[in-house]
Amino acid sequence: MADQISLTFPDGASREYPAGVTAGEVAASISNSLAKKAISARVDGAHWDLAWPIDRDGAIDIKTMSDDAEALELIRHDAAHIMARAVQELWPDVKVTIGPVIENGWYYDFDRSEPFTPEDLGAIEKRMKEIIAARDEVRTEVWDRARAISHYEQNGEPYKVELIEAIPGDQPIRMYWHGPWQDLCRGPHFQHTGQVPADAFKLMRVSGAYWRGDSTRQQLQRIYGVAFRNRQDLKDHLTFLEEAEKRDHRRLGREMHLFHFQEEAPGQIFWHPNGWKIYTTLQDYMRRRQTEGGYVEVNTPQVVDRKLWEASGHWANYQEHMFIVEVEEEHAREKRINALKPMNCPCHVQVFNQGLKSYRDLPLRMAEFGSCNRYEPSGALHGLMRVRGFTQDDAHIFCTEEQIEEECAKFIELLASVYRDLGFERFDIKLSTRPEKRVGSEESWDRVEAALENAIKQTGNAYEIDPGEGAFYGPKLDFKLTDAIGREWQLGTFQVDPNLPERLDAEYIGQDGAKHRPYMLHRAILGSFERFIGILIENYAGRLPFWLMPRQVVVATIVSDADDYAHEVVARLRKAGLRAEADVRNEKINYKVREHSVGKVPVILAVGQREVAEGSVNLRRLGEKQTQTLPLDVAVTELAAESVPPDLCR
RNA sequence: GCCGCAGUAGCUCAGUGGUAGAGCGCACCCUUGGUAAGGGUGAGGUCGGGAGUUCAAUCCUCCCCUGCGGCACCA
Repeated sequence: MADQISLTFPDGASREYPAGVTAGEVAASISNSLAKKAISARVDGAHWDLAWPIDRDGAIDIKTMSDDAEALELIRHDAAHIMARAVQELWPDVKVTIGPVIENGWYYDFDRSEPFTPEDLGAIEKRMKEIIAARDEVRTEVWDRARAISHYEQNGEPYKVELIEAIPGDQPIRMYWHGPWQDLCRGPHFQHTGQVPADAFKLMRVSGAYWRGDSTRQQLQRIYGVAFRNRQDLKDHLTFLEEAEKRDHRRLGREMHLFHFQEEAPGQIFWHPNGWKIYTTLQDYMRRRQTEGGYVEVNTPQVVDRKLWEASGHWANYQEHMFIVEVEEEHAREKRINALKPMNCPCHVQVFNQGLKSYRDLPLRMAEFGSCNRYEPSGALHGLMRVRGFTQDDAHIFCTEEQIEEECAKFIELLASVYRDLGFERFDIKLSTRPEKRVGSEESWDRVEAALENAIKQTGNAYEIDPGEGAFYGPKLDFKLTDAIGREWQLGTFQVDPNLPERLDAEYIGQDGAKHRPYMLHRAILGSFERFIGILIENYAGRLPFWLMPRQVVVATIVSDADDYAHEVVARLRKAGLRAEADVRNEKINYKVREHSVGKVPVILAVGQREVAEGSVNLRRLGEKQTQTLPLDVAVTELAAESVPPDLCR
């Protein structure tokens, strides 16, 4: 090792230092003020503790509290350690495990026989604030592996022993102290506990979590916290959470009378008239788009004999997720075991298999709004987002290997256009390639993966590759979209499958007169109508695009003398294809406006004596204070034009 | 499925070992009011289900169901 090293600063200047100089010493060599402000450094891009020595030439960039990424990383990471220390000081028998930084905060997993209560969280928070106020020094040492293991064995911390054993041999075992409290940690950290803002963190919740994410292992207790640089950022975050809660589709679904759930059918939706209107409008739209895209629509059975599921492989691999249906023995005239279909693909192959298919029939794009039932684990159920009964906008394209690329490109174009129509401009594509356990030749994987990749390039979309994440039989694309508040949802999918046609013996007669196996492309754009509607509701906070709104117009009377006219207006609107209702209740216009505004009705037409007399309506749009009086004919024409679905006004 | 928490009127929630209350909503009456809550009266509950403790359970205990927050799952 050289005695002197050369460090380059962000401005391009470089200076010589003795090898082993710490990042903190480098900061001090520049200026007193930088030494005071410094919290960490980037050394050749790696986040570097001020206390760590540098023994090679490289680029160094000293970081301060005004550097977002580094400051938040340290705040959250140190908060995690301070919390773990607080917990062990309050309950010395608790065993510590891991505590990483996550989005907006951190968590730390503990092994403790008693559950943490909300009061415990308060006590922990209080203790954390004391630790922060104490401004205890943070220091670090690199330990010998054997010493670290024996240390934790003696201290009764088996999880730490396991962690150390999992650290690759070429990596140092680093210990950190926050005051008297010690933890295994790769760092970096602050210089003292007082650098964590005491008024900008909050313990959020406690929940269960498995050690190492493995459901066969010990269940631990996880405490989640959020932390920011200052009190205002924390407040903003908490406000954001409240806002997100206001657009929770379960809440809006109730408020807008869209659907409900009840005990007798967990994970299954009771759609109300308003919600079902959204559903059918969306379905009509998808049907038009797919017909336009050259799909044919089919419909296949819900209840299917286990023989088909055995043939498809679902009975062996998916049975725990299937609803098994048997007829009571005393009524049954035949001995059969059926299952509700969890997927449509095997049924679609049955349709394909009827009659001899020619290569001229390919590609055959077979769509179904297929109702599926899956016995999802109880803990997975979540409003419309995760249900046990749902309908996919499913389709299977039967084609030759040569046709995959074009079909894939066409699919991406269709999907992008649908997402745009529904108000989502941005989506990301992930290409999952061959996994370790797979079937099929390397050559065919090469060709099919290339086909998907070329198809994406053709469409000009960006994508990323997720190596090894494909299905055992073929690669796939996943499409994720980002909603109005930045959350990501995985919706669309495109999977290449030579396996199921093989299992279910699908074939076509090729140009050569011989039988061939088609490929089957599984694809969906929305995923399921249920989930997609949930996402739409949250994305728009209930204010869906006009053409999707279940109640588009309410005609509200100001005086009861206008009741007849209101009904006439509603009739005119309905005739023009609009979804309109009259509100002739004995209430003041203020009351009606408020109620329908809260109910997110996009347009309120107020009618009173004046409107009756002149055959007009007074139009008010949701969220606007201004109203506008215009002739009934004009209003009807205008609103009718607005309610045309996007694909029909191109 | 696992850990924790919860379940009282349609909704949001208060409450007590002696079979229940508010606000909103709903019904009826008065009011005919011009753009985000006019007034009055009234109806409405096996306090999630089952067992146990008790003279007595909505309240305490146990089991189950459902929901919520995570975890695991989403071939």
